[in-house]
Amino acid sequence: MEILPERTVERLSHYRRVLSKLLEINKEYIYSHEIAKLLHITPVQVRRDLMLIGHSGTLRKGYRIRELISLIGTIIDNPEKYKVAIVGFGKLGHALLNYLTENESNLHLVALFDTNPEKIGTTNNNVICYSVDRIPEIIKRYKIDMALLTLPPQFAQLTANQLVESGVKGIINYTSSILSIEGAFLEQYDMIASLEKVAYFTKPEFYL
Amino acid sequence: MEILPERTVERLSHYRRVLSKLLEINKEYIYSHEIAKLLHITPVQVRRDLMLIGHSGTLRKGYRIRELISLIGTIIDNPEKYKVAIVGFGKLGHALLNYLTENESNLHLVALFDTNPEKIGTTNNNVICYSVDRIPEIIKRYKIDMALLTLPPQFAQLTANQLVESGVKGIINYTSSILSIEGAFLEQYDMIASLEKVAYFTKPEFYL
DNA sequence: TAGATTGTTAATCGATTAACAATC
DNA sequence: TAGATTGTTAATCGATTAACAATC
Repeated sequence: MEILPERTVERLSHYRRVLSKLLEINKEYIYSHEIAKLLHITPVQVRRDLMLIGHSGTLRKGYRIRELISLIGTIIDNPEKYKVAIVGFGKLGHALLNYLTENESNLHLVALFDTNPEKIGTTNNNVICYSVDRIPEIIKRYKIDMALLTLPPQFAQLTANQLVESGVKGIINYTSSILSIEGAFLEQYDMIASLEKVAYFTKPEFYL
Repeated sequence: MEILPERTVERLSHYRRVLSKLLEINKEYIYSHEIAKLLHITPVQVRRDLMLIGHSGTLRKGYRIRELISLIGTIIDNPEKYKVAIVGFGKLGHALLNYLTENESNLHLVALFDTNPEKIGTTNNNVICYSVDRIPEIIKRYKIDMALLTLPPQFAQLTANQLVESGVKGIINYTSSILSIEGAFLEQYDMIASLEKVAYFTKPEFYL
């Protein structure tokens, strides 16, 4: 299959989540405009996304929910679960831990890392917190695929380099430090920029 | 001034942050390619962004850092500080509180809201945590502009409605619930979708 | 049948990048 | 002067939306 647009992948994740809820209440088929309404997007966009992943609906009946969920799974999931580590077990790291353990997903949280001796060695939601010194060892031993960076920004680049050298293939950088990465997919999420952006568009002169 | 593209606004936030650091070490002028290198973007993009905000550099000398920082401020900041509330004082809410108090910015955190009686009435980094029952009252009293939603997803839509009715003009929704908002700027940040997206692009068949 | 719906191509929109003129 | 840099327009790219054919 061709590589999908980033936005389509994000929406597939959304589709799966809302469809799973509908399956629980025994809905079997759904129209593109129903999905669109749930996500506040257009029906065309839904149909186009489904076209891209090669899913066919039934005219006048819509899409079979169970089938669609399982197709999305074969496309965005790995045959094996992705193994994930959280580097920096502060408040944000803890929030991510909760997200990952509360939400059923194809991601398997395998390790936490921190520098604080009081945290190192503890078990949190069944996941052990290791010293950051052991990053290369643990990443290689458990073949960890993805890392979430929630550590102080000044250590972000160095740690990212270590992670990639040890075999990590995807990184989400939640620190305010801007990283340069070779050989892995990088997603930056900058909370401050996001806050300042919303503040800008909140200005009174932009009200419609 | 014309309304700026979203991406430009985000980058302006980045420019300001890195330039402020350079000012501290007494750098006076900077070239577009230097800024570009720091942010891993192209020099053209930098120049175009600066063109959009009407900033002029000096040929062969570059841009005056102090001037540029202050111009960015007049564009993305408000004359008065934006007043911000965090709704849902869990781990993520706490992480955001730390971000906002550690980073000097034009955002002024005014209130926290939660349902937990043990949290209500406490003061955290000088900010009081109120009961969510008091949202309309407190939002109006302090004229809060922006709200960050970090509460359980099932309450997100209802709370967002209350916030907008009480005068909030910008919302960042960190819950996995997809919201529909009228009369305010809305930014969704869906951690699960973000994780699943990175997982998808982490797949071995996409390595270059 | 008429109306509703899927599936797909073409047009549009927003953002980035290429090209290049101006000039110190 | 030649080379480096800014500033700006035009071209390109990626994503969304419009238009519409197919068909139940």
